[in-house]
Amino acid sequence: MLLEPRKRPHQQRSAATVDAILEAAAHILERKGLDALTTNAVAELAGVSIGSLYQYFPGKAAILAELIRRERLILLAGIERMAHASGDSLKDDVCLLIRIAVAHQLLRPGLGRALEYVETTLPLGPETAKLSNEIVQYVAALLERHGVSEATEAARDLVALAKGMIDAAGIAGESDQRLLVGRVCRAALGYLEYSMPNGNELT
Amino acid sequence: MLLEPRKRPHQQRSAATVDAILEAAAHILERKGLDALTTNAVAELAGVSIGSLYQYFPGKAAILAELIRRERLILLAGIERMAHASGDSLKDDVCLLIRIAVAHQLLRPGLGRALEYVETTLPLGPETAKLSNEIVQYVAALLERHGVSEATEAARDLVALAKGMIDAAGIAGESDQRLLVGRVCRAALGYLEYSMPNGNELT
DNA sequence: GTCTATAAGCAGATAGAC
DNA sequence: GTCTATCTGCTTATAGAC
Repeated sequence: MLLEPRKRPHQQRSAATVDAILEAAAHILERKGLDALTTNAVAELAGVSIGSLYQYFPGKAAILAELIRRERLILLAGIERMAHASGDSLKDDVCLLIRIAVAHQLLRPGLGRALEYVETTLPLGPETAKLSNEIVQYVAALLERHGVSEATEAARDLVALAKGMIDAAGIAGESDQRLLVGRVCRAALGYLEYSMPNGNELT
Repeated sequence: MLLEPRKRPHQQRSAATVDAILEAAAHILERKGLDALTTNAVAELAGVSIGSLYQYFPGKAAILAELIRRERLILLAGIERMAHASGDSLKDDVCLLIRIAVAHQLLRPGLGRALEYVETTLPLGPETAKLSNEIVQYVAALLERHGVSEATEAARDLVALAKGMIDAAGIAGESDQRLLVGRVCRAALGYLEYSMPNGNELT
């Protein structure tokens, strides 16, 4: 199975074509799900011929892999932009992260869920796996900075529970981000506080 | 799209055939994912001809729908069996629920995840939707009995966060149920406690 | 009731013209 | 670089024999 794009789009026109293909794939995934994601459908919606599509991607799997890569990069970029705003309150930092994650995932909830499932069945390249891990690592580093013990495990758990709650909200069609962020923060902070020795309050 | 089984298996032999088909489908979903789930593959693994398969199910979607229905019923049965053991400590009750959910989902983690995704793209019958809701309702009733406010919302959140954490554990290949249960309980109880007025400890 | 054989259609992928 | 045309193989689904 080929997962890499055939050519990295260094030229302007090519980049536009690749973008159109990926956007079309995302659009289909979002509204009709994995079943409907065929190379023909993608090419047609993208306004390019099937032949051109295969110029850039060796197959359907490669399109999905690149989509995953890009989504991860977007989220990671958001998180890293946050790094500068990182304060000295664990509570604020965690909630800021959650706000970013919620905003990201709720933009296109169906897309996120489909990609998450695909990710578990696709043998992803090491680069993409590293990308996903980087998010957890980032959270772990933040937790550690605030003196949370077992930071890596806690980071994995926080990411997982947030993902679960945000996905559920997406499925239910919740639109109020503020309420959702509040509830996810409650779960995350509750998790963190619950493990702490009594009297050791969050700052 | 036809979602209902063609005939409800009232006879013994028929029931065995239906079971074989569903078990084969589950097996394929678990190890190879949605893509590999074709009617031919299912029929072959089940040891019945493709013709027979279509005697019982009008299509692939119907097999998936029935699989979802059965999985839900199993989990619900586990939960209801628990009802009798329900004590007067919210903490114990919640953790018992989590123990049941973890045991259920970790039996066949890949199956659960695949079905969860399918569930969001398949136009399920009202009966199955009701089944999923019943689980949340059950948790909500339990929370309410213990005086938790906004019980329905809390139940939805707890189910969602548990699902997220358990799924992640399944993907990561975690095998120690006890550790996982502990962490999910921590998140759930943390969520519940975090909302309570200070000094109002869990019992 | 179950099987074999097969029809019909579609998906993935490529070759070759422009 | 992009398109059209096309091929191969697979999937769904049915018809009809036993």
